[in-house]
Amino acid sequence: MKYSKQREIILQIVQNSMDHPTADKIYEKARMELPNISLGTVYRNLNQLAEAGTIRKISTGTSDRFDKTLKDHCHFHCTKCEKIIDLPVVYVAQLKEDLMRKEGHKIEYEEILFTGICKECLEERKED
Amino acid sequence: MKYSKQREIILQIVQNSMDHPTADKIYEKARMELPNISLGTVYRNLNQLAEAGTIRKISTGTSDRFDKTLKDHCHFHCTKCEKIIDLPVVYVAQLKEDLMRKEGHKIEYEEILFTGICKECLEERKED
DNA sequence: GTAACTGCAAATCCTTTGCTATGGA
DNA sequence: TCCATAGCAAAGGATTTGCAGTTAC
Repeated sequence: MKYSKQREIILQIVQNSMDHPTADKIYEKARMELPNISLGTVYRNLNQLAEAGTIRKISTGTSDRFDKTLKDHCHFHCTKCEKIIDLPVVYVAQLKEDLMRKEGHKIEYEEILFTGICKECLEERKED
Repeated sequence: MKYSKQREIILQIVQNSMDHPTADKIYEKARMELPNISLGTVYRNLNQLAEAGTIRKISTGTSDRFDKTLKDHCHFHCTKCEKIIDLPVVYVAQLKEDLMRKEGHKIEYEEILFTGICKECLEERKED
């Protein structure tokens, strides 16, 4: 892969994001550094980086999100505040183990997404 | 919800499918019974049925799939033969339990998708 | 020099929506 | 009758692609 300033910035944005941004959010941020960057370039680079395994695509059903971490594949999506929380990897280890040992499949990729109301929103709701 | 022949057939198709079809595949099948049915109607009904909890939408990242079972939320997607296998619910129970008890979130929906090579494809590969 | 890259815009794909007509309760 | 639903077609949104110019190596 040949170097490009655009790809470097896109990668930086994903790596510095805590909030699993959409392609569009990444585009917005990238334009602050490179005002002429195009949305097509953002998509092309996100796909390249995801294919290379440097970043990761998460499908929530409503939109695609991008994630820096390759190790945290367990997410919780709060439908109230719309945030996506990384969940401890340790919780998923046993599940994965069972699927490989007991079912005999080879797992190359896991996408675990729980949806509901996060702890913080639940606490706010109590105050209502 | 008012009865309609279209919805009945769409529901039947999803319930009789073992392969978690896309909206388009469901449309194709529905046209065999009702040649004039429109794709819009298929989408509308699939969304209604999913919202009502009768069927379920699964996002694989490449496309949305529909699923009849409300209890089996754990899927394995084989990238070789492209099939989606339901996985035993029991495996996910502990994971869910941990997330609710230890993290304090309220889980309303879970989407668990493992991707890789299924047992059958692994066995075929050995014979190559 | 050349292959990979960019920006731009058009194309594509999937899904939703607006409209008028129809059909179930 | 009346409201939900249908079919059709157009709109919508997200993503991809074609092209001509540019840049890294």
